[in-house]
Amino acid sequence: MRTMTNEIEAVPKKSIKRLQIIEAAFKLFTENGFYATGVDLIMRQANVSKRTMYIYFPTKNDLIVAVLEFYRANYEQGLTDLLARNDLSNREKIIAIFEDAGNWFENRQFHGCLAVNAMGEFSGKDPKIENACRVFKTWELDVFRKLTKGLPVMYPNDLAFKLLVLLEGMGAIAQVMKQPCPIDIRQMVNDLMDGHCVA
Amino acid sequence: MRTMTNEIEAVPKKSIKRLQIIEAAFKLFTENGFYATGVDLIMRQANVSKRTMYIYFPTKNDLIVAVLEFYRANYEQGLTDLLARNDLSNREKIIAIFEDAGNWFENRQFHGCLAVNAMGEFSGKDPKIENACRVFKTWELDVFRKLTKGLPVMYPNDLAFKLLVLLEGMGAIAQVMKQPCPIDIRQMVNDLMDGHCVA
DNA sequence: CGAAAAGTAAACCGATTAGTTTACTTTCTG
DNA sequence: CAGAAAGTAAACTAATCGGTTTACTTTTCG
Repeated sequence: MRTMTNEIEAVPKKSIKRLQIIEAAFKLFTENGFYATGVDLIMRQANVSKRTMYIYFPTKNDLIVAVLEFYRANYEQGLTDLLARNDLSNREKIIAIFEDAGNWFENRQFHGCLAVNAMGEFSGKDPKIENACRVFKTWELDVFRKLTKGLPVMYPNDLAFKLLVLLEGMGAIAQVMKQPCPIDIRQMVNDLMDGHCVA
Repeated sequence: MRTMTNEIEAVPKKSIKRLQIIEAAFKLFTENGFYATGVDLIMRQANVSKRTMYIYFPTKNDLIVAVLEFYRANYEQGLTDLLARNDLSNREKIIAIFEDAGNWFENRQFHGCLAVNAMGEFSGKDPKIENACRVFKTWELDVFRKLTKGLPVMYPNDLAFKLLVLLEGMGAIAQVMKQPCPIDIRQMVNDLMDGHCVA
């Protein structure tokens, strides 16, 4: 029974352990995959007892859902500074998103989009995880939509979708090929936007 | 010791069992993922004893590598007819590849590119599997390269890479979103090619 | 203070995992 | 035919899996 306290901290240490678990799981899931990562390893890396783990996350799949939402919130966090800048046009912000992503993809530690990887392992098996993956991609699309809507273009939603396709494609290829992208991605993004500009 | 027989069948029943195993494994890996699919289930679905399985494939990962090559050969097989047609220009063949892929992606049974899924589960864990995934994507890129080279365009290799990015992006999004692609992909492919056409 | 809440460590559960081995049968072929 | 090759079915291993339980300790807070 949750006491409706009017204190500042309605969630005290509780969320510290919770966050430890999620962060450790996020790292392990990213590096080694979901099925391949056992809960014993997660709890060891998180410095948390198994019992505590199962209080916060009754099943491993519940933890996976939480990790996917953490992944999204993390991504959003990293974008807020960029999106808040008013010295950049929306077009420049879009370009910046792709350049950031490009740098991330070229990192040796890049293991692909966690939501895509999760879908590969749980598609048709766990609706909650499937939903979390869709939420992630929907949010990504929404970021582009908000940006393209402020652009002097026709069909901004279509343009946003094309940008998402481009981003996903780069990521998937980078994950498999593990070599620097041979094409000028900035040019490609600009071409896409130019193609939608009002004549 | 293989007898160099001049008979018609240099590979008798041997490869029949092998193919049964690969085909069953391919279906199961595609639908349920790699780690989540146990070897017992594979052998049951293939109507093959466990011992036979382990003669053809000493480890599960060996089987996965074989399945990935099967996946590639299958894809190639399905493309040969299209690529052999001489009533179609290379530009039309490229468009046709994307339309075929689009139809595949919209299928409810689509579970993403097997090579990308494999990379998500084995990246940094098994070099042989990683290599098989790269071979697949390299081959895909090569298909586009052969087609763009016969096109009146500048930098055909760059164009081929862009086409691959587009194809991967569509696949990844389709896998997660499971809804029809809202944009005109034919138009997008044409725009890409037009952007490379000699002026 | 003192009790509830939140934590730990470790034993334990049944099921499942990849992989091995044994004993027997079928099929091909010189 | 005879024997090698290729097959089956099933028992078995040792490890690991997700998840539960028990006994005990720490922390929080009215």
